[in-house]
Amino acid sequence: MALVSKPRVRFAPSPTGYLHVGGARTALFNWLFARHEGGTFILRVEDTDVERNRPELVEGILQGLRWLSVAWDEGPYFQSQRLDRYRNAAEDLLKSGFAFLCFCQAVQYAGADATPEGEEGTEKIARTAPCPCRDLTSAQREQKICEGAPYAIRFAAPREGVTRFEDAVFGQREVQNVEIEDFVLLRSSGLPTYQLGAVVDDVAMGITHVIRGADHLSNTPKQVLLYRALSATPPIFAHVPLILGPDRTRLSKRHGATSVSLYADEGFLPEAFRNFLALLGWSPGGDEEFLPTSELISRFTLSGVSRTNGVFDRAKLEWFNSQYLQKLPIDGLLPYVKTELRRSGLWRAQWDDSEREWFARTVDLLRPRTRLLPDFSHWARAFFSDDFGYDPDARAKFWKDPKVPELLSKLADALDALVEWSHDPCDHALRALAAAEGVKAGLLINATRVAIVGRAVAPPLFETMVVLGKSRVVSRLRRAVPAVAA
RNA sequence: GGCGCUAUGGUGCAAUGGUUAGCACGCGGCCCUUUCAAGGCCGAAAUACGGGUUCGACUCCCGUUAGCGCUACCA
Repeated sequence: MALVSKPRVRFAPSPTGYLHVGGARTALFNWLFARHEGGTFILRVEDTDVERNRPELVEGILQGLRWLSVAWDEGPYFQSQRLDRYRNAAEDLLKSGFAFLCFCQAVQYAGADATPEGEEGTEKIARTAPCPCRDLTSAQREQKICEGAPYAIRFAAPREGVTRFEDAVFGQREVQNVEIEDFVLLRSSGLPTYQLGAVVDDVAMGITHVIRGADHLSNTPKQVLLYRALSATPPIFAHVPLILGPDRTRLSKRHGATSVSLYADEGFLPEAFRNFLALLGWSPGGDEEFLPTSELISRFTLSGVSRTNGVFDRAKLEWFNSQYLQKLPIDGLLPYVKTELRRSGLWRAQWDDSEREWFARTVDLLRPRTRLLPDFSHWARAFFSDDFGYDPDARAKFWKDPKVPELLSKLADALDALVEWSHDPCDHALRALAAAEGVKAGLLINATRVAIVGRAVAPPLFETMVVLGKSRVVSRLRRAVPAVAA
C-alpha cells in the first residue's frame, strides 16, 4: 500500500474587510479537517486587488482566527510578496500556447446588475464570447506592442469538450467548455487575478483539498483547466454552502453583526461560537449538538457537509452560549469572567489568589442564569460591587407592601445576631421573622432579594446571602430601609 | 438573458427505497421554584408543486416553481 501523504489545506482571505462569519466558518472547516486528518492548515492572504485591499485589516482577521483558536500551521503568506511567481506562470502559459495577449480595454465592473435589462441581447452575450485578441496574427500583436498598447494575459479556454472535477461535497461535476470564457490571468497592471494566484499558490504549496465557499463552485472548471495547463494535478475540491441572513439573501452588513470580532465583543464564548458555526452546514450524522472542539475534530468529515445554504440563527447561537456558560469546567470559564469584569472595571486582584475560591463559587452560582458574558457585570453587578442601584421594576414589584421597611430592618438585626453564617441559619432566621410578623415568607424573601442585589432576578436567596457574606448582607439591608420609601 | 447549484416544520440538522418522518433552537403549556434561569414533561409546526420508476418513495428520474451562485483586468 502506497504511503498516502497527509492533507494540506488553506484558508485564503482577502483583506477587504474584517473576518466575517462566512469566512470564519470556512476557516473552521479547513482547520477541523486538517486536525481530523493530521494534516497541515495554511493561512494565505490574497491581497492582489490593490484597489480594495486594506493592509491594516489583516491583523483584525488574524485576531478573529486567534479568538476562535483556529490556529494555522504555516503562513501567513502574502500574495503581494509572491508576484514574480504569478508573472512567470503567466509567461509560461503564453509560451506553451495556453494563454494569449489581450489588448481589449479593461471593463470596469459597476455592480451586480449594472447591465440595463432592456437590450441585454447583444451586450450580455458579448460577455461570454471569446476574446477577439485570441485570433490576432503575430504581426498584429507585434504592432500593438510597438504602439505601447497595454495588455492583459488571458487563458485560451478550449472551445469544445467538457471539464470534470471531483467535489467532496457536491460530487462529480462536469461543465461544457464552451461555457468557459477566456478569463484574465494577469491584469495589464501585471498583478494576477484570483484564478491565477490561487492556482499557482495551491500548486506551490502542495494543497491537496481546496475547502472554500460554494460561490467558487462555478469558477472551479477554469481552475481545473489551469492546473492541467500548468501540468499539475487538480486537488479535491470541497465547496461549502453559503451562510444567509434571515431573509435568505447572502449574509451581509445590513443583516446586523457579521464580523466575528463583534461576537467576541458581545461576550460570546469562542467554544460556543465554534460549536454553532460547525453545525451550520455540517452535521456529524446523528442528533447530538453539544459538541466541544475535541468532539468536533474527531467527527469532522467532508461528506457530512451540507449542500444547502443556511440561515444564520442568532437565537440558536445564544442558546449554545448559555450551554457553554453552564457546562464549561469552572476553571475554563473563570478567565472569561475575569476579562469581562476587567472590561467593566469591577475586577479585583484578590479574586485571582486569596479569594479565588470565593470567586469560583460565585461564578458557579451565577452561571446558570447567564446568556452572555456581560451578564456578569450587569445583572450580577451586586455580586462584585457594592455600587449598584435598585431596578425600578423590581422595587415596584417587591417593595410595594408598606411593611417592607420595618421587615428589612428587623431582618438585618436578626441576621446580624447569627453566630453561624450559612444557608440554614439564614433560612431559619428569615422564616422565623416572617412568622413572628405574620407575613408570608415569600414577601420577605422577595423584598430582601431586591435589597441585597438590587434586582428581582438572582440565584436562590440564601445561597446568595452566603456568597455575599454577613456584613455585606446586613449593611445592604440597612441601607435599603430608607431607600424603600425614596 | 445564459450556465450551474439547491429544495424536510419559522430556523439549523437527522432519516442514503420500507420509521407513527427523529433531534435541537424558537414558540405555547405543565412540573420544579414564594424571583429569574437551568432542568424535566407535553404540545403546535415540515418532505415546494406536478409527473414518472418501483410492491413501496423524503430518498431515484423528468418537468415546473422558487432561492442562491457564477457569468469582473473582485475574490
